[in-house]
Amino acid sequence: MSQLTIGKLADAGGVGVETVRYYQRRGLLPTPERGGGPDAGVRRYGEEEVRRLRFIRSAQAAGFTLEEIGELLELDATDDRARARELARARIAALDVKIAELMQAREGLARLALECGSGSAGPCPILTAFEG
Amino acid sequence: MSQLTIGKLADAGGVGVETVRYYQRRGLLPTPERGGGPDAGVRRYGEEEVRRLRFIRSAQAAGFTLEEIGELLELDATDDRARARELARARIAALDVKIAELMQAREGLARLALECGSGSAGPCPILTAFEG
DNA sequence: ATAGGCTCCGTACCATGGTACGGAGTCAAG
DNA sequence: CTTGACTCCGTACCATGGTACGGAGCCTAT
Repeated sequence: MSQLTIGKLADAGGVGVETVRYYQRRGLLPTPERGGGPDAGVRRYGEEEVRRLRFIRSAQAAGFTLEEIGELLELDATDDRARARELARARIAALDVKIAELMQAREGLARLALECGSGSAGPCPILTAFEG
Repeated sequence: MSQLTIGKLADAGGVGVETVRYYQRRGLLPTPERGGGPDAGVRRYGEEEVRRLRFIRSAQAAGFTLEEIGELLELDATDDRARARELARARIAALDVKIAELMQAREGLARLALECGSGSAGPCPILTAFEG
């Protein structure tokens, strides 16, 4: 199970090899020691790394920066619950704002699409799409 | 009314002067001619520019890139309703995806904040916060 | 008439999150 | 025993959306 090459790890996480290496440089993923056996020179990865990689992608989708994600991974290691909760709460608040903003933008666009309909009268209100 | 300097225009739009100049370079805002009178050398702006600037900010919040916003402003000038509707619809679809994603992320974080509560048992599930 | 504050302009720099390049080594199959 | 696919590594480059810098000129109030 613990026998993935960097390419397979990247595939498992849905990213490119270069991205994995970038995350390693940023300290978000470990760069395991190369074994001393016949395949010296090639690093191997396991489930743990796949989990971390997927976590990075999800946390990114949640709006965390790579730097914050680095902190979260640290917290996971040190089990600093208070700080973890703090970060989670802050991000939830930011998400709530962002979600509201996007929903409002959606309304503006829906109005635009509607009033710009081929059959409707008046000018296409592009510039005023987001007013109100 | 048509007597704003670039600094006032920037204030009205909630951005910095450099940002306005950047938008001008990108072709999103016009760079008016300087009058030939006593204040030759200083450009003046009016309501139209304020509206455009505010539109840019709103469209950005809706997830349009500056390049797309440039196209929208073009469309507003040429009154190309079909294309405008197309862009609006595409962005609405993207917004729906994004909103769903953010709401899912929010749930993961809420779970994290809850299960990481000081009083709860078990390990703080940071790495698995986004699973499911 | 002079100091502070704004404008104009080009060019350079920044952060974020990657992506590409080139040379070298290794490994497995044909 | 060579070909092709993959790895390793450093360094350079990219897109996006700005932000900063520095030397001008001009406007206004003191």
